[in-house]
Amino acid sequence: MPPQQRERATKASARSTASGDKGSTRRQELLAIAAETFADLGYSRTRIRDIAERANIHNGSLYHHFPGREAMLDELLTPYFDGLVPMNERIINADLSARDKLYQLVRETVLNAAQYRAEVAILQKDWDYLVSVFPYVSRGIQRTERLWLGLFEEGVESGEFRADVNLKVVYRTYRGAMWGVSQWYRPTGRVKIDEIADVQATVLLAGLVASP
Amino acid sequence: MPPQQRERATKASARSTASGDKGSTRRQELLAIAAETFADLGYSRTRIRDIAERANIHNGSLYHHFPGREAMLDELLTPYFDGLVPMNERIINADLSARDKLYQLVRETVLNAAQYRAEVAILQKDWDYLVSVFPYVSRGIQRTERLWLGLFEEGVESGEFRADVNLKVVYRTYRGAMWGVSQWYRPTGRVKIDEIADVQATVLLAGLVASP
DNA sequence: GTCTATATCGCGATAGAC
DNA sequence: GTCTATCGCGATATAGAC
Repeated sequence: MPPQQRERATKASARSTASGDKGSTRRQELLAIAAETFADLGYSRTRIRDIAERANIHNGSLYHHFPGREAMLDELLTPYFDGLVPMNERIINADLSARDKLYQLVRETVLNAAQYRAEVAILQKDWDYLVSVFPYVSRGIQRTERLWLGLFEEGVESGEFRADVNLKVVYRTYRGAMWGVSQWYRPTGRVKIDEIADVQATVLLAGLVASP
Repeated sequence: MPPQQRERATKASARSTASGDKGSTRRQELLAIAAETFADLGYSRTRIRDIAERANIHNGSLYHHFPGREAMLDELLTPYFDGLVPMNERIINADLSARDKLYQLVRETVLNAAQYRAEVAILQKDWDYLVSVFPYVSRGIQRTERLWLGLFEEGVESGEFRADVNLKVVYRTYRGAMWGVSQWYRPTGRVKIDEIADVQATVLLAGLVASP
């Protein structure tokens, strides 16, 4: 197969949202279709015509709703990243042991990755591109990493977590496991997301708790 | 940015390897450059001209060595998948406890993912496409999954591993963690791959061993 | 708000000189 | 074995009728 056109400097003309209710249902519908298509094919392989086809609309009509393909991607990722850091902070600032906080954190992150399945899948498939185009992506990811590492250190100091492993490597290990869920979890499948969240919380927590 | 051309049915003309030493150093050099480019940008976003540019060569010249872009991808993935199942079988058939085998298996898989960093990164970024085009991809992945699940069951029966978790979910959790290494590990970085392999083996093993 | 039609241009691939 | 030049396709995006 062949690849893409060259970065055509995205004209981003402002014709769209002419009738642009930001909250119009049709708009949200199209955005959801775009999300699934991006997640399935990867952003770079998704043509504006693929989205149009799935939406039973002609390709030109999409430009009535959105300035272009990249704007759809942006509008899709923004809400996910808006909620990411607050979600992590809420749990980490709770009045719980480091152990209990980590359990909750893994659980909630997995549930979150399932709720935003398309977004997290895109994030992994098109990482370098997203980082280079949307500054809030690397910012959100880095702040999340620092929050987790802070919790790890808290647990090491309290003696709850083992002190003989490189914590950054542990975090990246966790992250790979949790993000990976977006690649293989299917909402219609037999395995429920709640079970996945529990298994991952159990398994990953066991890897870090100090042996007695 | 914009996406790709339509699947142009890859003419795959047989002009290449006209002078085609399969083992020519120049050829291997170009293939290595292609690998890094695919891994960085993702296959679909990599234009044949990107590879040519990094190789300080003009785009048409690449067709002297390879029939086309997809052939480079194929030639790149084949050796990885040729070695994958044998590597897993060698460890699983060893005369060790399930516990020790799992430790070795995680270690070797991580080292392997580092050695074939580009291939594993491409595998994750372009999963659906690869599966649809190269039959050996899903075959290799599925056989690997079955081998791991067999080892898990062996350990459960011997009482070494816990019996209260969905083993397939555990495997997918492990796989995400291990494959993820290819996305963030940098051979030139401070953290050595041997440390990563040990940490992952330790952490992931702890998640499955039965509590006393 | 969706359609038809088209402008514009980057892409993979090819041809042939050197 | 690498160069220059080019073909042909299909991608995003636009214009304007309905």
